[in-house]
Amino acid sequence: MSRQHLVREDRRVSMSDVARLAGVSAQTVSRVSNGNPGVIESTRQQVIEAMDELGYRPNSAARALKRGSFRTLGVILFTLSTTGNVRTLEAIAARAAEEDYAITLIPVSAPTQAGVRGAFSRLNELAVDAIIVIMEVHLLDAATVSLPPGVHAVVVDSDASDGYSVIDTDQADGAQKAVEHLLDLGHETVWHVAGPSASFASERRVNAWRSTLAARDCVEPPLLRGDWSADSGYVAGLTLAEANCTAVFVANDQMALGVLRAFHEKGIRVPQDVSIVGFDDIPDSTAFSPPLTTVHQDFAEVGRRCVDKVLKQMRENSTEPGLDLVPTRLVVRESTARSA
Amino acid sequence: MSRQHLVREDRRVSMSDVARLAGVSAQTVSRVSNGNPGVIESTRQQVIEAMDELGYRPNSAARALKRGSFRTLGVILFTLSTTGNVRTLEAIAARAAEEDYAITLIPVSAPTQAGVRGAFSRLNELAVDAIIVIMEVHLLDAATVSLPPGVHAVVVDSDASDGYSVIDTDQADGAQKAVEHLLDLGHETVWHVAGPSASFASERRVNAWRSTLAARDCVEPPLLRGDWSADSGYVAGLTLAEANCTAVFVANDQMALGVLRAFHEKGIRVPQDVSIVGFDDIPDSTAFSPPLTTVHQDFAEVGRRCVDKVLKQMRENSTEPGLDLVPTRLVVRESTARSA
DNA sequence: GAGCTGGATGTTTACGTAAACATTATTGTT
DNA sequence: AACAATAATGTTTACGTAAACATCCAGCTC
Repeated sequence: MSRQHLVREDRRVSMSDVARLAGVSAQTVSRVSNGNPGVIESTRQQVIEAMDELGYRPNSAARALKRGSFRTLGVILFTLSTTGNVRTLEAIAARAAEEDYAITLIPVSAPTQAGVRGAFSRLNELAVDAIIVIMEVHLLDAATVSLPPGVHAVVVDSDASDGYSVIDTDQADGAQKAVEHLLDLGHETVWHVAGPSASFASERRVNAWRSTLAARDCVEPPLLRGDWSADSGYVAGLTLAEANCTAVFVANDQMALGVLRAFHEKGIRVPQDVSIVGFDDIPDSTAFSPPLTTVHQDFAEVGRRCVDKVLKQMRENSTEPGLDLVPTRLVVRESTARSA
Repeated sequence: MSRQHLVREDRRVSMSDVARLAGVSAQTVSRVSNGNPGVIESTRQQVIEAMDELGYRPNSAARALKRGSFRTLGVILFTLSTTGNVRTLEAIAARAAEEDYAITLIPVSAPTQAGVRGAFSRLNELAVDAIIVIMEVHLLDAATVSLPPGVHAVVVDSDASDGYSVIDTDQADGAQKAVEHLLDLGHETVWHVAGPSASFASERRVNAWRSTLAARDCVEPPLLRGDWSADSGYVAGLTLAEANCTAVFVANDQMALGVLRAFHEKGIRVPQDVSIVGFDDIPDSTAFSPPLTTVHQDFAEVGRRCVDKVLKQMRENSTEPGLDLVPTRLVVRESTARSA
């Protein structure tokens, strides 16, 4: 088809090309292109035909320049290898699409100050109207990294102190539910396999675990740490297998999978010998052996709120610092049982 | 700070504002902004100061309009809930960042023709220079969905017939390795738990399983199907537990997790009674009980090639239809053993 | 049929940037 | 000291679109 050929010509087809072919003015093409009124049907058809013939595609740069907006949100994140980030991102993209906004991904190359700074500096180049930051570590240091002024932003999973809007799962509440569930089953105390100390989310869960134990006058066992990975959970599990432990709260489901493997290997039965509660409620957790009792995080809701909040700020040209917590829900499956 | 206040003013700060404050021309500001030579150090400093003072941020719409490129790639995909998509996307984003390109996500609302068409039509509005399509199902029907003419594209995981560049993991080769590994261990035949029939990847693996069995004159057991989820693997596993089966090739690791659960429940030992091979090599698979023998997919390589290929096409203004296969690797862990 | 109304269409302009070209200042050479 | 040659900076213009304003013409009122 010569259409293909036409299109590959040096310069892209513009409104005036279409206008010339259709025998109308560029403005009329613009009106048709935007579905504006004031164009008689026969003219409209002519223009549409000319558009098809030339393979016209509006130039979004020019549009954005004229309109002052890209209808695009930037999402800064560290990694797509954690369930939470992915699910949140997915929800953000879905909600944004509903509002007719696109999502631009701004990956942070490495979880270092330099990496973060790099991502933020790239922000200046990017065609985004506002940004959502999904941060898992203490690297959003206001001293070194600051958002370009005038850019509206919402931050997920960080401290509320930055002066930006913050949205997060209610980590503390979720952890408390997990620990209380185990204590209510009659366990004397609850061990904890935490995530890395660099993660805010991890630290919140640790604190809640501590205070919940304290509130019930339970002895606090030594804290174990992993890096969120199943393998690190396995290592922690080997330690737990040696310990005199009947109940464990693991800071995410993947590490819980590792703990389960360690227990299987050592002949420790779950939940008969030890009860385990995870965190996240990843889809696979129903297929663990046994299916995992876990704290469900509503990532979809987090994502939705991010988009809603940042769009609201844009529309009202306001900033709304403050923390917005999304509740969790304990999902009881087969990895927990009454203490023997 | 009054800086904040300044910035929130009605109109965004432009080059000429900076130029006025710094007492230079707009062009000089442009030079500083782009790091171009021909600006004396003292002038540069003045300009930078003025930029900071006003909170200047280059307008990327105007830039893109001038340069004729957004330095942005669009990625169309169905879902972020499969490991493969996420890992591929991550690799794409990383490679794109290296090339100084950003990634715009174009989620497909629903895996239907209408959903796909919606995503593709939104393409016109979007500020992207080229696109990468990550498709898992037979919905990229050229009759209903066609890429805007003049837009360079690369497709992951689809048929090579569309006239576009296609990149994919070598599914057939991977499946063959899995089946041969099991046969080499002395198993008489190999069962297969497939993914949904709507998936190209799934069908390729099924075909390779069939032909590998045929090549060795093995009886072909009935085909079982899941939907990629661990739960569906569990259901298939319950069937397998009843069958007279010593070796299973499961089309992805998540379903393999479900099969493992079913076997645990039924007291079937892996690998003593039944050997299992998965596909994907997700990080968690090392923490299954037992750690899973599986076919490693090099998603990172797929992502890299996508970006490289689409950028090459853009630069050369060419189309290169054809299929580009990324090899797989069998990772032997503890879920497979010699037939009893 | 003159004057008016309003819908259809055309013309002008500005959005913010950067390439191309033009001008001015500075330095080195004879 | 006159003059290139070069470096630093300024001016003009175009990118493609859409708002604002201008024009034209058909159909209507009186």
